[in-house]
Amino acid sequence: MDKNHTASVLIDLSAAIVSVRGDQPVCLTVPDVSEYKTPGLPFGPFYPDRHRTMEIGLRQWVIEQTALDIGYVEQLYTFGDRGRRSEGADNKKENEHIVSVGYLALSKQCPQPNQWSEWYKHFPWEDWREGRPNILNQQIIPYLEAWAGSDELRRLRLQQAFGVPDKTWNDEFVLDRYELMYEAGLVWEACADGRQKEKISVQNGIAMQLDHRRILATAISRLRAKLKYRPVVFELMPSAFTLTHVQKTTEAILGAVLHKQNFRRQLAKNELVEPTGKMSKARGRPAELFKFKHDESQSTNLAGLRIPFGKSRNF
Amino acid sequence: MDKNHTASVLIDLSAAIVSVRGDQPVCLTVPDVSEYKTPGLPFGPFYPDRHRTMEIGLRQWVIEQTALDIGYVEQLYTFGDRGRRSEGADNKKENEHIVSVGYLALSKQCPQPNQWSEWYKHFPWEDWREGRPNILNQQIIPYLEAWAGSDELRRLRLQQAFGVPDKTWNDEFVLDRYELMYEAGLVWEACADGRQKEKISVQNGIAMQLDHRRILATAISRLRAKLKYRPVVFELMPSAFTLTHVQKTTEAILGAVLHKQNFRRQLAKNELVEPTGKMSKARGRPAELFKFKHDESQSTNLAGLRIPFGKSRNF
DNA sequence: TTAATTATACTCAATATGAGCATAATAAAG
DNA sequence: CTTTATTATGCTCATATTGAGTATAATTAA
Repeated sequence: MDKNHTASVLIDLSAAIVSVRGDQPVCLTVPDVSEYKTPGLPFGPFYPDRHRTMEIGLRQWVIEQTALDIGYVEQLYTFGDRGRRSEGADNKKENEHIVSVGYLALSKQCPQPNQWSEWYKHFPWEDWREGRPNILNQQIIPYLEAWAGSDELRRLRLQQAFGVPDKTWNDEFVLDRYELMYEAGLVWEACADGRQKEKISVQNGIAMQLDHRRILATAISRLRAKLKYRPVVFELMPSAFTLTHVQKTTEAILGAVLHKQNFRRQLAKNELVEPTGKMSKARGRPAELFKFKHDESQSTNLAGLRIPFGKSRNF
Repeated sequence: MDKNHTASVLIDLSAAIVSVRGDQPVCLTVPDVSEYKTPGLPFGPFYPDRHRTMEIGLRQWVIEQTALDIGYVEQLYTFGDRGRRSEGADNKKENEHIVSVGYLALSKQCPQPNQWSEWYKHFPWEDWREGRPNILNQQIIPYLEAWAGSDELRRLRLQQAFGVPDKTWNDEFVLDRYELMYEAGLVWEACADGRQKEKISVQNGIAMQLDHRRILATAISRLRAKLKYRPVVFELMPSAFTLTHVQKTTEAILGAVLHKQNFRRQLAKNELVEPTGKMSKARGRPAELFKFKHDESQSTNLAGLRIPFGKSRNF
C-alpha cells in the first residue's frame, strides 16, 4: 500500500513477574544498564518460528534466565510506542522498531531479594494501607491541578483518575493515573522521552527503563481488578497458609486494608479454601492452616472473592 | 542471541467492528478472497514510523476504508500464531511471520447490510434468547464428550466451558468454548490449519479466515463481560432511545433475556440515562425517550449495569 | 498473673437482588 | 365505540448480601 513506510518490527516480550515478600508486593527487575541507572523489567525477543505462541516463548526465557516457577501467566497489553520518544530523538537505527507485548506472571517465591523491586517504590501514591499517601496532597495533586488549569477535559480526567475533588479513589485506575502523570510531565520517563523540557525536581517514585513502568502500572491495574472476581491470590500463596496471610497478601496488592471478618466470610461462602488440620504458631492465638481447594486447571474460571472494602474509602 | 532464528515480524491490526441491527449483533466483514469463500474481519498493517500508537493506526485505516464513525475502541489480544498452521503447511514465504493484534470497536450505525455479518451465524451455540440452542445437545456436546473420553483434564475443561453436566452456562466463556471446539476439531478452521485430518461433516457456525473467528470470540467475551461493569451499551445506541431498546441491545449482546423491571431499576439506580421529554410512537403504550447522561470522555470509567439475569439460567 | 496479641463466632441494620403483580396508555381489530 | 393485544411503568415482598460492629477464645511475652 504505502511503500514509503516499513511495516517490519521486532517483538519484545516484557514480563511483570509479581510476588509478595512480607507485606510488600514486588516485581522482578534486571540490573540497570542505561546511563540513568534505572531498573527495568526482564524481557526477551519473540522468535515466531521457534515458539508457536508468544506465551510459550515467554515461559521459555523466564525458565532459562530466572529459573522461577511461574504458574499463572496473562497477556496484558501490546504497546506500539515503546520508548515513546518524539520524532527527533535518538533512535539507534532506522527501521528497528520495537513493539512490546506486556505480560503479567505470578510467582509464589521471590529468592535473591535484591533483584525484586517493591511496587510502591515506583508508585508511592498507590499504597493507601496507612491512609492517604502524603505525596498526593503535597506534590502530585497541586501540580496536576495547575497542569489542568481551566481545560475541561483535563479536569474531568483528573477527577476520574485521582478522585479530586469529590469522587472517591478507585484502586484499579493505576494505569490511568500513571498516564495522566506522564502526560503532565510529572514522571521521569516523560523527560527521557523528550516530552518535558526541564528535568522535574521531585522524585515521583523510582523510574524504570523505556515503557516498563507503564507495563507495571498495567499489571497492577489488572491484578487488582482480577483479584475481585477470580481467585488469583492463591497463585501467590504457599501450599498452606492462614486466612490472615491471604488477607495481608490481598491488602498488599490492593494497597488498602480490608474488614477482617467480612473478608473471611467471602472466603467461606465461595468455598475457596479448606482446612489442613494443622495450626500455625505465631504471636497470638494460633491460626488454622488452610489450603486452596481447587486445582490449577480450573482455577482461572472460579468465582473469586468480592472484596469487602467498606465505605470508608473517600478520605 | 540465537542467530538461527529470525525475530522480525509484520503486524496486522484486525478489528471486530461491532454494531447491532434490529435484535442481532453484527460485525463488519470483508468480501471473501480465499478459495474457501469464508468471510474475514477487516485488517490493515501497522506502520510503526507512520503512526505513533497502534490504536491511531487502526482508527486511520478504519476511517479510510470504511468511513465509519467508531467511538469506542479497545485492544483485545495479540496473537502470535495467526494462521495456526502446523509445521509442514503452506507458508507462502519463509520469514514472513505475522502477528495479529485484535481490536474491538463499537459503531452506532451499520450501513450496507451485506457487509455486516450476524454474530450468531458464526456462533449459533451462543444465543440463548430462545432457550438452550438445539445445536448443543444435538451436535456439539456429544462430540465433545466423545473427544474428552476419560481424560480428566479434558472433562474438567468441558465442564467449565460448556457447563456440562451440572454447572451452569456462563455467557462470558465464549472464547473458552471456541478454543475447546477448535482443539477437538469441531470447527472448520481446525481443518484448514491442518490439525484435523478429515473434513468435519457438520457445519458448526460459519467459519472465518485465518484466526478471525477466534478474534471475534475474544471480542464477544470481552464485550459481554464489560457490559456488566461499564456502560458500553450506549456506544451502540442512537442519541435518543427507549429503555426497551437498551434492554434489547443488551440482550442481543449477552445472548440471553433479562428481567425487564429489574433491568430498568439498575439503569435508574446508576443514573445512566435521563429523559429527553419526547416519546416514541410504536405499537403499544408509547415509551419515553431517554439519552445517555454522560459524555464520552468519562464514560469508560462509569459504574455500568449489573445485569439482572435471574436464577433460571441452568436449563 | 497480667497484658498484649491474634483468631474466630456471632449479631444486626441497611441495602441489593430475584421474582412477581397491578395498572396505564396506546394501536389495531371487531 | 368497545374490545383486545401490546407495550410501558409503578409497586411489593421475600430473601440474600453487605458493611460494620461486639463478644469471646487461645496463645505468647512480660
